[in-house]
Amino acid sequence: MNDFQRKIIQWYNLNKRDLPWRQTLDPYRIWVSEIILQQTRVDQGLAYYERFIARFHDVRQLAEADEQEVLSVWKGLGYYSRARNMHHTARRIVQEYAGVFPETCHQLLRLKGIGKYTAAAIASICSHEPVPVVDGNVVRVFSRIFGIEAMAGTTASFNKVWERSSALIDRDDPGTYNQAVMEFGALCCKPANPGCGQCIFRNDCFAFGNQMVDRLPVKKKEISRRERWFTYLYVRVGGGKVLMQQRPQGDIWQNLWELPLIEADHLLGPAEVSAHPVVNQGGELEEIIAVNPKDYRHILTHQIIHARFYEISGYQTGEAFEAGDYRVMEDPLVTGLPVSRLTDRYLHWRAGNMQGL
DNA sequence: AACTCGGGGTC
DNA sequence: GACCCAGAGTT
Repeated sequence: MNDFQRKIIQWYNLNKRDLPWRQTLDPYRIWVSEIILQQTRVDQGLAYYERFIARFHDVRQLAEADEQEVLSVWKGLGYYSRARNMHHTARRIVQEYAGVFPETCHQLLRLKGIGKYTAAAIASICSHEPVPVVDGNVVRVFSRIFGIEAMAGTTASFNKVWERSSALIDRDDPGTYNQAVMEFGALCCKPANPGCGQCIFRNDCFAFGNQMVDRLPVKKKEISRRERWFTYLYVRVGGGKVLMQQRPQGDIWQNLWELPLIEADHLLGPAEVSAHPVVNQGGELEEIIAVNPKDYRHILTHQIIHARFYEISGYQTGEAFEAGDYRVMEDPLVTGLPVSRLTDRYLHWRAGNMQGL
């Protein structure tokens, strides 16, 4: 056993957090946890993991559910393709693998939603395959300790970190080794204000020795964000129902539901909304009865969404909309329909402020 | 290799 | 406001 793995595993045994997916070696549960934790902090994913496992106990239950149910459990977590891919892969595992997860990293890699990181994580934890994981934590820890200066996120960086970790991995317990490096990155070797003072590698760390801790790993330039303007219409149809539509393919929030949307290069004023076809489609001009007082500013990785919500009074001929893209449905708050965080925020605000209307 | 896909915690 | 999180799929 080399010095690095001995020290990091000892540190891990003393400092690791008590997390539910560390109580099992069930590939299904490890898989669920790894997908949830993609680009997601442990604190944020924890409740979702508990809910997901409670609702879908095993891969067969997940395979038997419809996608809408899976998306509903995922609602608010973001990167919804993870949920769609999991559902797809669950069905494939049941049909092609008789419900038994593949064991090797190579086989796992062929499943939708499972990339290099997740394949290595599942294989090393569940099957003791000695393959290193390379995630944001591992890149940071290795870049600092060993002075890897390749820009984070590039294949050069990935390959150098992978080679280093591959040479140091504990071949008897690769799963614990991998989790130890990640946990160390999450708790000690943090992006900002790392705990170098009490770090077990402070005498060996390249970055610490060269005062480069704040410059490693080398970060890539900030991405630009596209601005978009969404004017949403809460159209009350009658009987407590409202018009809804499903998000299109190839855009954000694919397959989630939302209110009728007018996207333009600005947020629409009341006059523009009144003149809009959606508002007049019932045959006569309907009345705008409310607008949320403050426009929303919803920030995604590559987009800034400006949003405004109008509430429009009762059509009695909602059936007219069934022919188009719109559907007459119960308020999504009641039905648990999968909606974006933006829509969810508005609906909750409305429920708390519009009781009299 | 570059882009896109969410949402939120942290500094 | 910038950064970045137990990344993956598409182009």
